[in-house]
Amino acid sequence: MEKLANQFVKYVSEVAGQPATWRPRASEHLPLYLTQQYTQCEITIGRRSFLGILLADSASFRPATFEKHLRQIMVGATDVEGYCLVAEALPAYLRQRLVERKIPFVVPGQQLYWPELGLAVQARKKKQTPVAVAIVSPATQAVLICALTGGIPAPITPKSLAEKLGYTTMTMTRALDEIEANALGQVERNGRERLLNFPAGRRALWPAALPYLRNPVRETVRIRESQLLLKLRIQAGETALGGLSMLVPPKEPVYALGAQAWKKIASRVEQIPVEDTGTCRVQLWCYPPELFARDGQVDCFSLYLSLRAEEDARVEAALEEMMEKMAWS
DNA sequence: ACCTATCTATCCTGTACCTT
DNA sequence: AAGGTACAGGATAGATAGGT
Repeated sequence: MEKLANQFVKYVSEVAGQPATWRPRASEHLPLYLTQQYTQCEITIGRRSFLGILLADSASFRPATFEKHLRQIMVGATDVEGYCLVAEALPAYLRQRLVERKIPFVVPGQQLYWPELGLAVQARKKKQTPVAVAIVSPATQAVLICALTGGIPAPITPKSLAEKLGYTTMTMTRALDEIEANALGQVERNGRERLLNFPAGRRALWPAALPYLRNPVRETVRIRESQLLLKLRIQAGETALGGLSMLVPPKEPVYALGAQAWKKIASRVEQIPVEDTGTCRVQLWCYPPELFARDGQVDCFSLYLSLRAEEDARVEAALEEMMEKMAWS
């Protein structure tokens, strides 16, 4: 708190061109849930005094909730002419919402928005520090699956990745950020170019990436098989596993479809509630399965991810059998 | 020309509030 | 209480613009 106070005084004095001060302030008249979330202080800028509201935890912060709390806090603050929210850090979308709601706030060193003072500044350039994520985005997962299936034998730029996988370079830039932040690959700079490669090889990538990968299946729908064009029938789920192991495939075939392909046909096909003769199940994937499909079947890494939560012992055994036999061929 | 910070569009989900 | 609806917030990725 001391540190934030010092940063605040320094930053606001600089930006406002007037001396700013900061003093702690008691807040015992407030209910516990408010004192836990916010710390109050007295701020003076030049001759004007304000109530400073320090945010304890920016992760759970919601502008709309804050406005509700604010009304309660301001009841006991008749001696100041206004208030200002102070936070150590706030994500861009929250700062944007605060501006929309005209809530004055200061993130020392980064941004100050304070209409009452006639001030609004934002740091020109922010050093971007890629943050490690728990689960990588679908686009990043597509890049990793591409690498696992041998599609990235040499260092590659975001641009050529975008061409290869059908995403924008922007999305591939973010994918490289995530891969770098989670140490799943090597990202090197060669002049202006940013190059991604996997020096440890794809066999080492699989166990490293596994904790960060998601089930590619977003949703499963049932339609008449005849309504799915032959070229869209990429076998997935237990149907694909049946073809790659000793598992007996289900009677009702399972296919995988990307979001775009589904969008094209969704309005024309009828969804069937229960299994019937001539029906099939279609998994709607969060990345296009056709990018990595071979011989009309989804890639075995995505297949593994789509079935790893399966409790059935036969499926589990078949998955292991498939990974041993197929993955690196 | 290429990379990336920021803005924007779109879709999805959870929640509060309303109706039945 | 159950179900419906509207809205805010969150996730994802495309578009734009500015920097090197």
